[in-house]
Amino acid sequence: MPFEERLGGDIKRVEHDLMLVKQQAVRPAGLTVAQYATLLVLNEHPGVSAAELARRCRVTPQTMTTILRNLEAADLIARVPHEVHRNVLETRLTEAGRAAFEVADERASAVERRLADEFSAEERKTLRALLARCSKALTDQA
Amino acid sequence: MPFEERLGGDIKRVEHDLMLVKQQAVRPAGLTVAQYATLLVLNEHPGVSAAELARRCRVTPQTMTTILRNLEAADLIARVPHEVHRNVLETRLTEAGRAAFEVADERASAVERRLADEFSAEERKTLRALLARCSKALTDQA
DNA sequence: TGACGGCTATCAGAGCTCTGATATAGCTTC
DNA sequence: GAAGCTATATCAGAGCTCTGATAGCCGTCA
Repeated sequence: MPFEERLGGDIKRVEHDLMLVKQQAVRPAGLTVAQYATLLVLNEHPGVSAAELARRCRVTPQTMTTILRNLEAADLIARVPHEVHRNVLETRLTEAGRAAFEVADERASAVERRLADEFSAEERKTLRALLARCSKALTDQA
Repeated sequence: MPFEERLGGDIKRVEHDLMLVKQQAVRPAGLTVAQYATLLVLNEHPGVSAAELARRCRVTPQTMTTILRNLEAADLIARVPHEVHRNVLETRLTEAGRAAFEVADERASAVERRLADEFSAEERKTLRALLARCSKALTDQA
C-alpha cells in the first residue's frame, strides 16, 4: 500500500499539526502540552492519584511520573500522602500551578475553538463518529 | 470548554491507538515506528537526503538525525557523500535494512488495511476530507 | 494467618521529539 | 571576489514516551 493512501498518514498529520499549534499556545505559560493536559485534569479532579492521571491523559504511569516530577520541580503541583491509603499520593495544583494553567488554558481553548468552528454541528458529529470507529477498528482484538 | 468535548482529544486518542498497534506490529522486526516510517520512505526514494527524509516523515532534521544514527548503528542503512554536493549525504537501505523493512511492512500494512476496511470508500473519502479541514483550520494563520 | 492478586509508585534505560545554536556548501547578487 | 541567502548536517539539552523491573499496600480467600 503506497504511503499516500494510508489513512494513518492523515491521522498522524492532523495530530502533528495539533501538537505544534498547541505547543505554541501553551509555551508562553511556561508549559509543555503534556504538562498542560495534566494540569487540565488536575484542575477538574483535585487530589487524584498519579495512576488515575495517567489513565485520563492516556499515558503510562511511568510517563506520568516523569511529567509530575517536572511539574513538582517547578512548584506547579503539590503531592501529599493519602489519608487512608498511605501508598497513594494525592496531587493538587499550587497557586502558581493554577495561574499557569489559566494562562495556558485560555490560549489552548482558543485553538480548540478554532478547530471546532471549522465545522458545523453535523460535521463534528460525523467526524467524531468516524474517529471512534477508527479507534474501535484498531483496538478490537489487536 | 470541558475536556470531553474537545475534538483534539478524539484526534489524540486515535493517533495514540494507532501508534500502539503499529508499534506492536513492527516490534518483531526490531524496529520502532519512526524507524519503520523512515525505511518506508527510503525504500520508495533511495538516496534521499536526511533533510528530505525529515520533510516526508514530518519531523525536524534534528529528529531525523537521531533516527538515522540509530538505524546506521544497527547497519540497516548506509550513508555516502553525494557525488556533486559534498555537503549532502545520500542514504540507502542495506540488505539487512531491506529485510527488516519487509518484515515490518507486511505487518504494518495489515494494520492499515484493517483500518481502511472498517470504512466504505465513501466514508474514507469523507474522513480524509474532514481531517484535511482540521489541518487547514489548525495551520492557517497559526 | 498467610498466600495471592491487584493496586499504587518509582527506578532504569532506550528512543523520539522539540528548540536553539553552530558549521559548511552552493547559488545569487553586487 | 565578497556578501548574503538558502539548504545541508549535526551538537547540545530538555522533555515525553515507551518497555521492563522492583517494591509497598490492601483486599480477599483458602
